[in-house]
This record gives sequence, C-alpha cells and structure tokens, in this order.
Amino acid sequence: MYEQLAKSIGEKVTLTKVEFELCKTFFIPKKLRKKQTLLLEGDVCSYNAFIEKGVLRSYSTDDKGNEHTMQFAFEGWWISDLASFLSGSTSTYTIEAIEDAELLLLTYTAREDLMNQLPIFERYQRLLLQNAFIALQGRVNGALNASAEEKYTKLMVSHPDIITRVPQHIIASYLGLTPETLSRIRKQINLRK
Amino acid sequence: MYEQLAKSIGEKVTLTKVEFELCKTFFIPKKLRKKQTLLLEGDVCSYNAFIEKGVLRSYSTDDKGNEHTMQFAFEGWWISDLASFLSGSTSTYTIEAIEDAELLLLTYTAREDLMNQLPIFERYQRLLLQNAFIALQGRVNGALNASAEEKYTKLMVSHPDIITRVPQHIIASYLGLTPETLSRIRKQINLRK
DNA sequence: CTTATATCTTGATTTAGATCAATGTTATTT
DNA sequence: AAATAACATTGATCTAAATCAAGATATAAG
Repeated sequence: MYEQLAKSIGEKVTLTKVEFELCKTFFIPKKLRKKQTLLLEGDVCSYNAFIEKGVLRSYSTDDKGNEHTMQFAFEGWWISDLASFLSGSTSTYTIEAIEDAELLLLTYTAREDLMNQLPIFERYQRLLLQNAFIALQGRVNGALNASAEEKYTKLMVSHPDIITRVPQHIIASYLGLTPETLSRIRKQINLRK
Repeated sequence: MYEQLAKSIGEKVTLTKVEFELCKTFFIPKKLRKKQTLLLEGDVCSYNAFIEKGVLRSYSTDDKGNEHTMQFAFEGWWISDLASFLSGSTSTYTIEAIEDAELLLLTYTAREDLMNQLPIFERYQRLLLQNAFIALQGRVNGALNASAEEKYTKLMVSHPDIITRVPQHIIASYLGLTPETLSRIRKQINLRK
C-alpha cells in the first residue's frame, strides 16, 4: 500500500526505515471508485492526497456548465486544492477519480506535525513544489502561446499516460479546447502520418 | 538595503536578529539599470533574485520574434528561471529590468547552504513556493478559460501595480494578447464607464 | 530643440477555434 | 442481449482575436 509513497520520497530525499515507518502513521488510506469524489466544489479541501493507484483529476465548472480540468494525478503524484487546503477557504474545484483509486491522505495538521517531526519531509515537500511549479510554468506558456495542435502534441510527448488513460473530452477540458476541436486535431494528425 | 527581504521573511516565519544577520551574508547585492538583464536566453540562470527596489520581468522569445512575458517581479518578490537554476540547464528566458532595480542575489550553493544552516529559511522558501504555485494555478485557469477582456480586468483587480508600472505592450505579452487587442479592450472599458 | 526610437491607437481583413446540430460508436447497466 | 448512457466524430456557421498596415503620441538622446 505504501510502495509508491516510498518510491516518491526516495527519489527526492533519504529516509531511514524507522523514519519511513513513522511517516506512514500520519496517512489515512482511502479507496475511491471511478467517478467518486474526494472533494466537492463548495467544500473545504481537507486533504493532500497521494495516489498509490489509479487516476484522479481536479476541475472547476464555469457559469455555462463547462468543466475545466486543472490537474491530473497518476500513481506517485499528489493532488489537492492547495489554496483551500492551506487557508481553509471554500474550494472552487471538484476532485474526482477517473479510474478506481487507492489514496493516502494527509490532513492539514498531520502534514504540519509530520514536517515538524521529520524536517526531511518538509524538504521533500519543497522539492515536490519546485517541480510542480516548473511544470506549471510550462503549462502557462503553452496555454498562452501555443496553437491547439501544439498544445496537444506537447502533451503527447510530455505525458503520454494522459493520452492513453484519460477520456478525450477531459483532455480537451485540460487543454482549454472543445471536444470537437480536439477530435478534429487528432484526425489531422492521423491523416498526415 | 535589506528592508524588503526582512519584511518578506517576517511575513512567513520568525527569525532572530542574529539569524537574519547570518542570512544577509549569503546574498550578493546588485543594481540594474532599466533594460539591463540579469539573465540572457541561452545562458544558465545562476541566481535567485530578490527585488529590494524596481521591477523586473522574465520573458521568452518565439520563432516569430514575439516576446512572451512569464513573470513580473516587484519589490518584495523573487524572480529566477527555476528550471535552469535548479538543473543547470540552459535557460529559455531573459530576465530584464523594467525600471532601475536593486537586487539581492542567491547562488545555488548559497541557497543550499543557507537552507542547511537555517532550516527556517527552507520553510520560508516552501511557503513562498506554495503561494507562487497557487497564484500560477489561477493564471493557468485564466489563460485557458477567460476572454481577453476578462484576463485584463482580472489583472487590474489582482495586480493594479502591473497596470500602472508596466508598458502596455508588455502587459499584452503577459496575457497572451497582441498589443492591438489590448489597446482596443482598454478603449471599450473606458467607453463603458 | 529636434531627430530618432519606443509605444499606443485605429481601421480593414483574415483565421483558428467555438458553437450549434446531428449522427456514429463504445461502454455500462439491467 | 437490449437498453441506456457516455463518448467521439463530422459538417455548417459564427465570432473573438490575430494579422496587416498606417498614423499618432510619447519618451529619450544627440
């Protein structure tokens, strides 16, 4: 149950076996079926969720009822609405399982305690954030400056797993495209090769 | 010279006077004239820069020669190309002063040493990153899902300082708009009120 | 003060992608 | 195995913003 977590932490910092055992005690395991939610728009985000198995996404819904996917999370990734989680404010996102999933949840206080008892965990969190920040900068750049086709081909290269495991209309909502446009782009790409 | 830094750190964590004096020794002061650069596209980003005074921006240039502003930094903010700074890879960004500026620079090793000698500084960095990450998520959302006018009015509300201190065509490049479009939007808004 | 350079505005035209509207295709559920 | 719901494709039309092209202001420099 904690294999992915051990792997993720091990890629960033070094923990002794004892430290990792301590670490595990702060998490709450949870299973989610496809389409079930971890967070509903309007609620406060109470957890930082680590994905041991499955795929989740966070999305908001605009006034026209269109969904906008902010983030995907696969095995070994974290998902949360940090703004709501950190400030206790109401979330504008829903977090939902795209596939059946196994999660490890950290509450706000568990996270604080863990960082205080195990400073190396704070370093792990900082390193995660650094990478997430860099990745998000790339996304801003693509969102502002790339054509629909460029956005899709970039995603194919950087995250082929998203293409294979996520329904097309949800990928469209992640790229800021309509499902129709994404369908046409895929057709174009296939015709050319 | 270190007023803004003291303020920024003080807003996130608590440092003793002695600790802050230690902290100061890790930084290299530097002044920049308007239009001068801290980093040139193609070089490695050697510094994390803290702004004591002035305004900077980071931008990339595409194949058509169009500039795309990734970030602005005012007094009390940090600017860098984290991807290049952390990995030592070549940067795709130029960092340039929009106004005459006074900076405090941290090299990679100075930053590492400072975090190791003063763990509270690592916490400060993590808290900064959390906020930057949340702000960047908001920007992704706007970039993908807002109209040109919405992007501009949101920016007016959240960062009025950008509107007053940054030339319009650079704001356009930050919002992913052409200068012409931004000019017309401003005209529209003025006509309506 | 005057030339040069940077910045902003306005108009005409084009275009990428959205919207509207069906139809086709896969998955789930009963 | 039907029935239902979820997902994907295709076509026709529309529209927000880009592009192209000139001028108009403003700022800086000699």
